[in-house]
Amino acid sequence: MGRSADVPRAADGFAGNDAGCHILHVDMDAFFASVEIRRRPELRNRPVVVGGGTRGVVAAASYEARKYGVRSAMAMTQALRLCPRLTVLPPDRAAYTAASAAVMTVLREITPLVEPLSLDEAFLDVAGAERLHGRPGRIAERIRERIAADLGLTCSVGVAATKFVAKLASARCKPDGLLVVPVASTLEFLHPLPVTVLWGVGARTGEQLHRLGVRTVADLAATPLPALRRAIGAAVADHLHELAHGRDPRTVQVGEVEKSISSDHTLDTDLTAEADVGRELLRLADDVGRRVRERGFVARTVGIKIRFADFHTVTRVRTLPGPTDSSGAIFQTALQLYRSLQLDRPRIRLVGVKAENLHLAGSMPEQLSFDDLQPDDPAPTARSAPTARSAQQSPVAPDAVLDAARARFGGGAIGYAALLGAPGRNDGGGRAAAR
DNA sequence: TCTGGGGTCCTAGGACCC
DNA sequence: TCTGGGGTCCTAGGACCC
Repeated sequence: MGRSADVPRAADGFAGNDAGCHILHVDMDAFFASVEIRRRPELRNRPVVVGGGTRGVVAAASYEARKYGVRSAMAMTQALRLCPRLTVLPPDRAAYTAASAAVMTVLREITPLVEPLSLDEAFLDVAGAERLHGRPGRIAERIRERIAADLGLTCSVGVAATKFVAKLASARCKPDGLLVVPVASTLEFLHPLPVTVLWGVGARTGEQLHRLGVRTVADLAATPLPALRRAIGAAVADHLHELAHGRDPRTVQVGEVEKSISSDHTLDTDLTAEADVGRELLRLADDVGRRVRERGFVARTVGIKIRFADFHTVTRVRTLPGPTDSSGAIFQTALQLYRSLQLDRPRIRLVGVKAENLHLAGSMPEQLSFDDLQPDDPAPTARSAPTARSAQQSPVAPDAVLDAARARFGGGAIGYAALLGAPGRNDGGGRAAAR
């Protein structure tokens, strides 16, 4: 879903020798939008974006929409100004997850060495697949044909000797393209490109490099490492310097495990009351806990994220005495972290909950439950006393019960009665209970 | 223009232990 | 008088990616 500029296409020269180019980067074209259009054929050839909400941004834009200047991550209000007849569709994550799984299945029929980077892109190492499936360029063509014929979706494939060159190549043949960068042409391909296309150069680093007079990858390759390290930090400098010389030792990694699971939400209108924030924290903690359990994890660390109306953002994390997969324990910790901020009439735009320090459930000794955290609640003030008591009287339902009910009735079936009484009671209990 | 939601990785400072 | 150094864990913030 990247930006694509005018690019050398496969036909323009880099199509030749694919010997040694065993890394493929497969990148779906306008993925979320394409999945939507696939099931709504009447939207074909019309400007379509996925995204939304009153404060939303564009998550994916069809190529028709891009003709109007609409791009990913653009504010929806701006997208609509650029293209008033834009069709805006709400995201359907389940549909994209299913489509992604189908794509990954096609890729794994070529080789088990598939590393998904996100729902819509993956690296393949086809070194061992050539005997069975032919040369890398041929394999790339085959993948594109299969995904088009079987799934009704288009993708772009970059073929190179290293991961980052393959990724650059796929970005530069979009949409619906194929680009092989022969080993001997790697620097010829790389050096004229602007540094900002390198994986790891964003707005900040791009600006710092610009100040050093570094515009192209060739400039970067020619910059002495010490100066680079001073400007952008040692780790990033070393990494980028290697890339600029075409060197990237990273191999395709199979079976990467998640390191954190989070859920956050930008509210339609800013929140002020602790009751409202508490309700949001519960909803998010419940979602995070469910996903932690689904994947068979326990978490040792729980964090929150609060973004204020002025976009200033704070995070707080706490490492628990023991691991947990309990939504209740996650909620309780999140609420304590929120209270520790001691905010005075805040205007809160976004609330987030995160579980990190994840381990497989069987591998950790002893787990904390919701109840273990109760006595810990610092909540020393008079106003929070009823909170703790009511939480004990009507604790959050056992997670297994919630999960089973959800599986049976769907996600919305179980309400959040348990959470209330909690923060809401003190300032406007009527409103708090109304949902 | 007014800025989503899912992640990963790095830095830097402090606590604590040996 | 003050003075160590390394290792690990924890926390907060920020850059970056899709």
